[in-house]
Amino acid sequence: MRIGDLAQRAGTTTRALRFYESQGLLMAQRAPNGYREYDEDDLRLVTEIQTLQNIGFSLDDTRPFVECLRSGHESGDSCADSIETYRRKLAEVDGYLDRLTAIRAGIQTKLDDAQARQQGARP
Amino acid sequence: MRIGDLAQRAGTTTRALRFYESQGLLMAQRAPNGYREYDEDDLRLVTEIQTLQNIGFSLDDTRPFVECLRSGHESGDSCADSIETYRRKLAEVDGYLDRLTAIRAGIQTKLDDAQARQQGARP
DNA sequence: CCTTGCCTTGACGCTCGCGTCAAGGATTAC
DNA sequence: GTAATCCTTGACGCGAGCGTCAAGGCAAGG
Repeated sequence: MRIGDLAQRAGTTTRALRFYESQGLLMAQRAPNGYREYDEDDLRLVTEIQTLQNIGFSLDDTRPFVECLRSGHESGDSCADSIETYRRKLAEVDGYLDRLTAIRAGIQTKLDDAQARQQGARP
Repeated sequence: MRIGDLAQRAGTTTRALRFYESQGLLMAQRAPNGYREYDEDDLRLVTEIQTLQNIGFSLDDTRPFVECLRSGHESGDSCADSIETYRRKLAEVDGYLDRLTAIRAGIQTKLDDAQARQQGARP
């Protein structure tokens, strides 16, 4: 299939697919006229990228999964690098959660203080 | 004091201060030679901006606090707009927390699944 | 007078993941 | 034949918050 078809089937745009290619994530066969040609494996690859993007992975983070798929594995996370990326991301997310929790507490405290002052100032 | 002094005392850079000015957050008097001149109130203003930035507020979010200070209030969160911004930010942070928690669970599940497959594949 | 170190404005660079023209070639539908 | 719809590469835009030159003015020390 051609790039427009793949984009439609994957629910994305041709621009995104070309961008993935520029990042070395997606390689296409070329037809004699220069058009990119994709197969079902490429669709699975794009789907994998999208799934990971949706859970906050950067494009670069999806690389191990994509290479895992390309090396013949049945799923993108059947390789050590992918597992390692999962772990790294988990730790990253935990860090964000800690920071956000602390920030939430800080804002809440500031809000409470400000309201207490407002109350105290009122006669 | 001049911009370099203010930057040093606030622990930031002259570039940041000029940027705040370009965003309408910080106004400076001008000396006859064109140099910016700041006073202690400006330092407090910059400090307020930094405090809010540290808890994830965008520069734009700090605007109500800055204007509250400039309108003569003793603290930046003594105005209704600031309180409202606190609330908005709290809700925003809660949204991030929800999303992150869901994402964390998703990654954990994927990791568990992948490891289970790895185990199952091993004889 | 010369150097050093402050200050001025202006403008481009950076990250990320594409969106959005632009200019042109290929294919398909009528 | 020709209009509409694909495809190609290339290049700029965006948003946030500055960093980093560039080119020059002003002030102070020796």
